[in-house]
Amino acid sequence: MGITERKEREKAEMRRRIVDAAIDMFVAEGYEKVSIRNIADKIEYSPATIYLYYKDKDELLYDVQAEAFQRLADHFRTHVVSEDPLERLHQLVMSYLDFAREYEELYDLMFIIKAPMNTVENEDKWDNGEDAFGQLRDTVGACVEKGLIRFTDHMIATLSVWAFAHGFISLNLRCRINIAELNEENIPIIMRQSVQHYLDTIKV
Amino acid sequence: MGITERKEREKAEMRRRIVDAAIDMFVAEGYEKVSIRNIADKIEYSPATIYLYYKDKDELLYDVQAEAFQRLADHFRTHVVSEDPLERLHQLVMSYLDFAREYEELYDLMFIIKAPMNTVENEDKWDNGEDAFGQLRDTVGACVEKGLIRFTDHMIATLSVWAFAHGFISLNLRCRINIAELNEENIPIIMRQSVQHYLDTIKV
DNA sequence: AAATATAATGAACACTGTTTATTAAATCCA
DNA sequence: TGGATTTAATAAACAGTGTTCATTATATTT
Repeated sequence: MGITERKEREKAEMRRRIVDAAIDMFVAEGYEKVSIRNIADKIEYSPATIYLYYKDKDELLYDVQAEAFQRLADHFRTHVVSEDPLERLHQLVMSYLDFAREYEELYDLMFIIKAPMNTVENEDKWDNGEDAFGQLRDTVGACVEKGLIRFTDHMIATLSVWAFAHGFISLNLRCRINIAELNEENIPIIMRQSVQHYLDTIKV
Repeated sequence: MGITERKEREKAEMRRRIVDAAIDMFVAEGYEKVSIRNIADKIEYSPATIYLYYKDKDELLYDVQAEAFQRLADHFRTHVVSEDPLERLHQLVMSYLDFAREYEELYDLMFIIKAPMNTVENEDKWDNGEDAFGQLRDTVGACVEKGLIRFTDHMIATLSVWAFAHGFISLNLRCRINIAELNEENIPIIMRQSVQHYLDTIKV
């Protein structure tokens, strides 16, 4: 009975088509401009059809987010290559900044906007970020373990590094850093200097 | 000719009424649930009337934001009272965390959501945050000046402290810190510990 | 080939921000 | 004071949103 298998495959293909269209539009035009109708237009189906494959927009965004987190994890795997833990940490944080700058709209979806993370309530809730976060945790963990940075608690160390980078990125993405009377060209420089300074400061 | 003056006063009063209604609804129900129609309902006017006093929703949100920033500045003035620069810095950062927790939706409007800061393009663009930011800058500045923290550049120091706190707050507000397999009760504790650790780390 | 199950859709609902033509009220001027 | 004029408020509409549902078209099964 290969029909049910084929149907399942077709269903998966359709979901892929929807997610691909959605993520393309996100990267190109940003969260605000992506509507169900736009996506439906792009894949040449009626808006109602999307609701045969996703129960609502949040469920779709959840898949888009999963894809985005996978790309971040891949980004890390490509750029975090050193054997030295401190060097690895440096590469990881800097490639995090790079990712945020290259894919602003994905970063937005992953870490800033409200939907869908706080609405989706299934058991494997955080599988999305697990991979990328795991790499951060392992890298920071190695530094703590070997006494290379001024932390004793793994979680505090990991969250601190993440929060520091995210704080700069999100204040910048939302144009709040400008409150400090900085012009736009200076911001990336100041950001890198600040992150560099932070990494220097936490070194033993 | 007191009529034009009275008219101006009435216009200002109407704007106040609109902003007050809006900010009340923000605090109570959050950004998502506040629509022009809701505000109009609350002040018992037609939606179209609001457009006689604000050219669009962004312009209204800008005023709401200004009010929110003023409240943060007042919050600082109340809680940042020590003469010792390091103690002041501690009080400021901790009261920032408090403010974010007590007025989540205001914090959202001020630092996280997209509108209206990146759309409003008038000259006195950042007057909104100037007061609160000024207090942060002065406090951090005093610490740098007296060689109490491991920074030489004032701006880097100020932005670093801010970004660190904001990073934790916003990751928490958007439920991203949960990626680290933490349950909700632990997060405020971990946040305070991390911030405390950070302030300890930057001390000379 | 007819009956049944599945897939896709057009049209509608309730909402959003915003604009415009119309009505009501206040002010001005003779 | 009474009529003309300016100002204020609104109802209704437009184009957009997410979402649902009855209806139609297409596969699959018998």
